[in-house]
Amino acid sequence: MQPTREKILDVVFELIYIYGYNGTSMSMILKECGIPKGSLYHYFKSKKEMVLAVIKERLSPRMDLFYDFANDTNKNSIDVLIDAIYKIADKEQLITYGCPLNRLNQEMSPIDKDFEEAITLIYNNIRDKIVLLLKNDVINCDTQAVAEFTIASVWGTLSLSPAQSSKKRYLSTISALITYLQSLKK
Amino acid sequence: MQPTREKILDVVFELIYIYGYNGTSMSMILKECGIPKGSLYHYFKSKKEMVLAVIKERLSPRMDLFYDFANDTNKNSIDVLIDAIYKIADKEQLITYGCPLNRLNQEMSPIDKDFEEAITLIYNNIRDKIVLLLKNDVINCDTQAVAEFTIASVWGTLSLSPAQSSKKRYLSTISALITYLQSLKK
DNA sequence: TATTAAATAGACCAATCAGTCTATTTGAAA
DNA sequence: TTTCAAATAGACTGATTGGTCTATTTAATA
Repeated sequence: MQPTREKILDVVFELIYIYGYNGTSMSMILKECGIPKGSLYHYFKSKKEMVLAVIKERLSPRMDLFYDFANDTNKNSIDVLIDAIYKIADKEQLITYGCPLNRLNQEMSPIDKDFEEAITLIYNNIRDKIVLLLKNDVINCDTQAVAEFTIASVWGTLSLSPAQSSKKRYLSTISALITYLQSLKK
Repeated sequence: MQPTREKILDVVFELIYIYGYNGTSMSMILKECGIPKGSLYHYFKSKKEMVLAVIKERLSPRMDLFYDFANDTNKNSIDVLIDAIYKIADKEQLITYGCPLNRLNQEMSPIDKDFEEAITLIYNNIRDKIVLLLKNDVINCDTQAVAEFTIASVWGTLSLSPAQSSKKRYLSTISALITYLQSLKK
């Protein structure tokens, strides 16, 4: 059986992904975990500390998954980036609910410095990875701005009305980004 | 003095813009308005109905403001669109907190059909305006996808870590979009 | 001036919130 | 087998939640 603390982190990640921080109550978490209150507060001193742990131990690794570029030196790095953007289309949860980091960022960063710091750390990490990836294979341009724009447009696309969201729609919207990125090839 | 109902709509718009739906309590609203509970519930039967009214009567007109393109027939419509994107840079609140429609969308659409509908309506409106604008002056391409991508990348850019957000950063990130849009000119 | 509905006022409600506290159980080390 | 900290268990707390209810005031109309 999964250790209690790990179970809590998994459940909290999923719940705040869908319902947000303020939309997720401790009682929802306890019910979903099937544990008593004493257990939860044995591992985490408060709701905030718990969610900050979720950011570091669940959200951060999951974001790495999407932006951990295979260092295939044979392939043009622009194509590597484009592959990563295409791969997102197959993650149903991302298509339906958007980027979990972006969602939490919009809800919490404007009202809590600790959340902002933790989230910005992950964001900077992703951006720097893209900058590093692009470095060699790109025409002379502001690679940091390009990386930033790439992230912004992917997350922005994922955030558009869930009602109409689908893999097909993601791909057609994001094709403009692909065209743009292709134009940056050396 | 401003009529009570209008005052409530103004206050609620500002509060949920910053704190979100679940982060804004009725008591916060009453305190900020300086009115008793009886007055508020005289005009709105519930929190949800009140915020749906805010979407229709405050959020919707405000979004129109940003995407109401001057129909200057002398100007290339791509340039009209680019002007609108540049104009956003001067709205401090947008730079700091991001797009209010996008924020509310991410918080509420996945968990409430009524919010999703109301928000999607506004979104479709903006998209259609851009499609209509582009129609004539653009090379042969999927204008709906281009419109969608434009909105997604602007809102995505506005949502990036408030800690580092500034007019300068917005402009450097969005410059990639401008380059792309320029390339669509006939 | 009398009537009446709209608007204001705020006490009150049950439910839920995050969090505390004490008691018990578990399991590994001595 | 004894010891003892880690973990589980859940009753309980004060504050706050969204919402109801009755009473009073206001202002327009008859």
